[in-house]
Amino acid sequence: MVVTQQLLSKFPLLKSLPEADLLQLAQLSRLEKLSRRGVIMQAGVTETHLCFLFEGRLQGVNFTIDGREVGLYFVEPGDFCGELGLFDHGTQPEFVMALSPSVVVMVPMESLRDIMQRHSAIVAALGHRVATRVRQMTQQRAYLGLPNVAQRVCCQLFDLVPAPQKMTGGGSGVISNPPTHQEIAIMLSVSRETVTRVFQALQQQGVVKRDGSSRLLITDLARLKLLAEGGEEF
Amino acid sequence: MVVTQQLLSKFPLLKSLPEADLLQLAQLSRLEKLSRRGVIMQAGVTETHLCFLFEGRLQGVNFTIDGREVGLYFVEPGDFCGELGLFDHGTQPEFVMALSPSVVVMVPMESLRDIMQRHSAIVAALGHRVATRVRQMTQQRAYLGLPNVAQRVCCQLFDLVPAPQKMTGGGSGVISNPPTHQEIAIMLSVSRETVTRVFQALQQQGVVKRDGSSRLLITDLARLKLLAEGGEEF
DNA sequence: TGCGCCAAGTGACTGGAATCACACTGGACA
DNA sequence: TGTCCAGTGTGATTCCAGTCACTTGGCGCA
Repeated sequence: MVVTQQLLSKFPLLKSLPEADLLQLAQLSRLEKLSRRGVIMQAGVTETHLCFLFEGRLQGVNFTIDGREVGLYFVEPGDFCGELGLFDHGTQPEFVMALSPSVVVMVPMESLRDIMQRHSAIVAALGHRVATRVRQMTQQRAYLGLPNVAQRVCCQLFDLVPAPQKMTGGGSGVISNPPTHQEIAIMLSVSRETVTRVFQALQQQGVVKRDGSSRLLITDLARLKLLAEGGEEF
Repeated sequence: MVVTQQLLSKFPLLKSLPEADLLQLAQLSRLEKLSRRGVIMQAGVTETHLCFLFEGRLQGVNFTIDGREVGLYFVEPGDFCGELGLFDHGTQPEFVMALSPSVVVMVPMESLRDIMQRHSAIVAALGHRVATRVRQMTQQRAYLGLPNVAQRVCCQLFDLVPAPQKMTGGGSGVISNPPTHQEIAIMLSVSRETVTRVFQALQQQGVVKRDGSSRLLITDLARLKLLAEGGEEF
């Protein structure tokens, strides 16, 4: 599959690059299609390419020693993953797999390192990116410290509400293409059944409402926040 | 308190810098003494200094919404913390506090950013550092996914054994200045009592042995590893 | 030497989440 | 339109780790 420089320039990280660089990168990159559950990054491996998501949705996952799946983060179109090796040639700490059929662009790290030397803006953007990731992981770690699992689920749910809707509010919000109960469960290390039960309770209380399978309405954002903060129990 | 360039050059991150830069940094830096439990970095705040640990020991900690302490990582002498803001002027995600009376050198980020522009080696070292941190957090996250808390404690314990001793082995190892049960407990989100009980079991089975309060002997590394991997139960 | 403090050790009790084993539902697809 | 399958919903049971309420131990310091 041929990758064009126009395609690459769609990605925020790369759009500031001069055409010549983009062209060269494009020639060295390849397009890949992933089916559901397809693995694009292997944990413990020195990956050679950065993975830009064009279409679909990815999730960073890991496995415990006893084989349980651990959910780490989602990757949305326009974003990328597998960047850690860029900094130190080290190994990829987690797997990245497709939650739905996806299209990704694989760009060789070697060329990107070369570009990093000449464009400090790229280095800065990557630094920003990894710093953000550390903040997210720290936040997520705090959720795992909550002994009340219902509260954990509410925290995660509140996290998933698009930031602008949390601000301006109006008291409600929408999560489009919400994760499945199972996907939420592994992010919080709780059982899938527990997530289902919490959602049932939230629906009964009129806090959330399902709208088909591709939209989840948060009908009472304030209440959800209260529950997430532990200011109220079911 | 006066900071000398000799002092700064003791830190691996800075030792490659030319004298002139070191001197300038030294003049802008300040020494600080921390008593036990003293806080040197605040979560949610845009910190203005990088914190180099000269003496003592620090721990990155966070708090859940319901006020529980969450342990994230340790900082040993020669190492530093609070580097995230260097990348993006963002906020510090976690608190850093002294586990024992400590001496730290606070170096202004503004000057370090200036130096980063001129010395790409520093940028590379910082990148390496934060990449390592993400790997550690990912690992730690996997431990939290283990439903068997005894196994969790064994994983953490095995982690604390100095790397060289794990390799060459001889089957035994030493952890000097081991964390208290409480400190281990908050890293794994288990109760302090549970950690104590696991340690009791490990001692009875001759896997570990206390040597005063400043040394913990691992008398059967292979067994500990087995327990950590879940290949054997108590 | 004794006091005070913090870490560690220990038993009893209990609540709550995992697990298991199902039934149900809705969308994709032949 | 029927089939299939992933996702969801739900009850019964079990058991494990948290919590509470102590005691014990060890170290520093007046």
